[in-house]
Amino acid sequence: MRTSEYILATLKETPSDAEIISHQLMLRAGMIRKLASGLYTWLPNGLKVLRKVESIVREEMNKAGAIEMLMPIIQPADLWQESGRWEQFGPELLRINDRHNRPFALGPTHEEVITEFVRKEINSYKQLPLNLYQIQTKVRDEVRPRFGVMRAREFTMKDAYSFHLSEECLDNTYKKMHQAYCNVFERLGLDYRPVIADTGSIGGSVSHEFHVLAESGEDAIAFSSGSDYAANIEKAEAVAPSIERPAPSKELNTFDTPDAKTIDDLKTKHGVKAHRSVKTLIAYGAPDENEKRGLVALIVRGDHELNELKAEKLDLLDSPLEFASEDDIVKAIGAKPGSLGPVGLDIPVIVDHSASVMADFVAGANKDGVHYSGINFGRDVTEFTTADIRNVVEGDPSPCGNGTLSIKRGIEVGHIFQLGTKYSEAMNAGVLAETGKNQIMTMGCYGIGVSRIVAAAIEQNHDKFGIKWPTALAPFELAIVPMNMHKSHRIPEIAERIYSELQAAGIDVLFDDRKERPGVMFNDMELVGIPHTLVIGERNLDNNQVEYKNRITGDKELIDLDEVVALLKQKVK
RNA sequence: CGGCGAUUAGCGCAGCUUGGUAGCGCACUUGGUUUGGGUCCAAGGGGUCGCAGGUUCAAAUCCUGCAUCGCCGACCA
Repeated sequence: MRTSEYILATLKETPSDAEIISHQLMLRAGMIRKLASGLYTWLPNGLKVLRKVESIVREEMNKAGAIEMLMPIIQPADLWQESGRWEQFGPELLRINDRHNRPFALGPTHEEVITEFVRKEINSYKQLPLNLYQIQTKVRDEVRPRFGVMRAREFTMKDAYSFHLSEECLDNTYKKMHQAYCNVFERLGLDYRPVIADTGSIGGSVSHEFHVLAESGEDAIAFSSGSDYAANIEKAEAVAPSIERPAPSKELNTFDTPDAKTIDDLKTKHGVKAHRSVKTLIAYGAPDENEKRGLVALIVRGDHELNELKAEKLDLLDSPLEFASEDDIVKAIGAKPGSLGPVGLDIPVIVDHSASVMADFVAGANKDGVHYSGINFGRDVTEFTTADIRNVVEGDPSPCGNGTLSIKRGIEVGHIFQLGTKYSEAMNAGVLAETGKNQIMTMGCYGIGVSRIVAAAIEQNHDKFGIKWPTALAPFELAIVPMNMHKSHRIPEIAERIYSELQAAGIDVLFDDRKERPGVMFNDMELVGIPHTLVIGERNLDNNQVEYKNRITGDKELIDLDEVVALLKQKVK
């Protein structure tokens, strides 16, 4: 490709609405342009990279025994009603009506459509197991699109669905797909980790996420120092302390705290250490038979954070978790948030394991502007249950039993689930088993965020000049940069010759034939992130040489003209 | 969904306080100059100042509403 016939579309300045580095560089390197919030046009530079990710994913899926197909983006609402997700999915499901006013959804994922297809098409256990996938545009009306294509409203996803007769068979395919995912991220040259994950709105039992490690990641992941254990923080178990609760040594006393509404206020204004106090959070309980919701108190140590996911899974609490309004709190307890505590509450109290072993601690007195000190469980608070309801923190013991946890940030680029029969049951997808009886199929599903990988790869591979593509992803393999070609006879001649020879050798070359100054060309090629560059200039041609530069290592070397093609074929490989 | 902020040329921004015929840099066009790391000079093209209403002799500027975009929060105890 010649730049004069291409649309390089590089920008000198960073558009002001781009926050993270990958978003900035994707705009500057001419990969994407924003159409509206969370909606992006892919320009040639971006699309070439996207296609490379796709083809690696496709190859590994095929190798793992999955079969490619393609399903519609527009899906009839009745399928979603059948699975129960028309209501459950919420406003993220973008809904439209057709001209006959019939309701449809724009597919955020395809469990319903694939299950509908398989239940009609597959009749016998002899046709199982089956693993089907597609690479396709997904639509999710995100609450808050951000970070460019990282969290977009329209994005490219590879989604696979497997169908089985037994759990063992599902587990077998699940393991194969787990390995295929590892292969994909290895080949992409990314620093990634598989982690234990929650199943979220997709449902199912066993689940792993694949995270690319990066500071800008939206998820926190807990790693064990003593084993392979890694889990999304929302799923990482906080191990209950093995120590006994110390006996009370202080009397229960009140003190005035009109100025203290937060744990931080208690610390700075009253000298109470965070880990010597508790937070009391009030949420709505599960609805009773009359659909009425009471309140439930959740107690965690002052320096800990509530894990909403763990909390909402408790039977006492409503799901999804919803914090009580200030009005409801005042009505039921008689004090405002900021002065709440576990003493004398007549609503159910759930205490986190770590908080439950505290003695002589501080909390609100359920009277505005007053706190208690010297609170002790058993003596001052008698009715309560304990549970794991907090986020793990750095240094907690690992649930695997070995080592301690450390916490890093990650970008979720893949997620695999053992769904079981959630969809096949709801949609009555069965086959005739060997027994001659109908049997509901067991399902797995497997997603990779193809467009998100592009951004995640940039987060991990850049410097102050621009993107440093791993060879597997670069939009071009090699750039030819001639110095002041228009001033010379032999430079265009040699550049053209090398260009066509490299193309004939199967190398994807960008030939910068613009009438630009050298600095402009160098900067553009580095910004776009082309891994190999050939600089052709009068200076070295006098010795029948051209200069080779490597974007990743920064190495430069002079190459004899008659060795150029052979040497570059080697380097690009 | 809540809070904050922004919206002026393709991009980055100034002008708004104190109302008076819209500017800078980059990019673009033309000519010249320069040429191994974003040359320099000159001339030019490009804007219903997000939209709607109001105040005023006069609105980018003041007021009201709306829209779009972004950030933060959704852990508040």
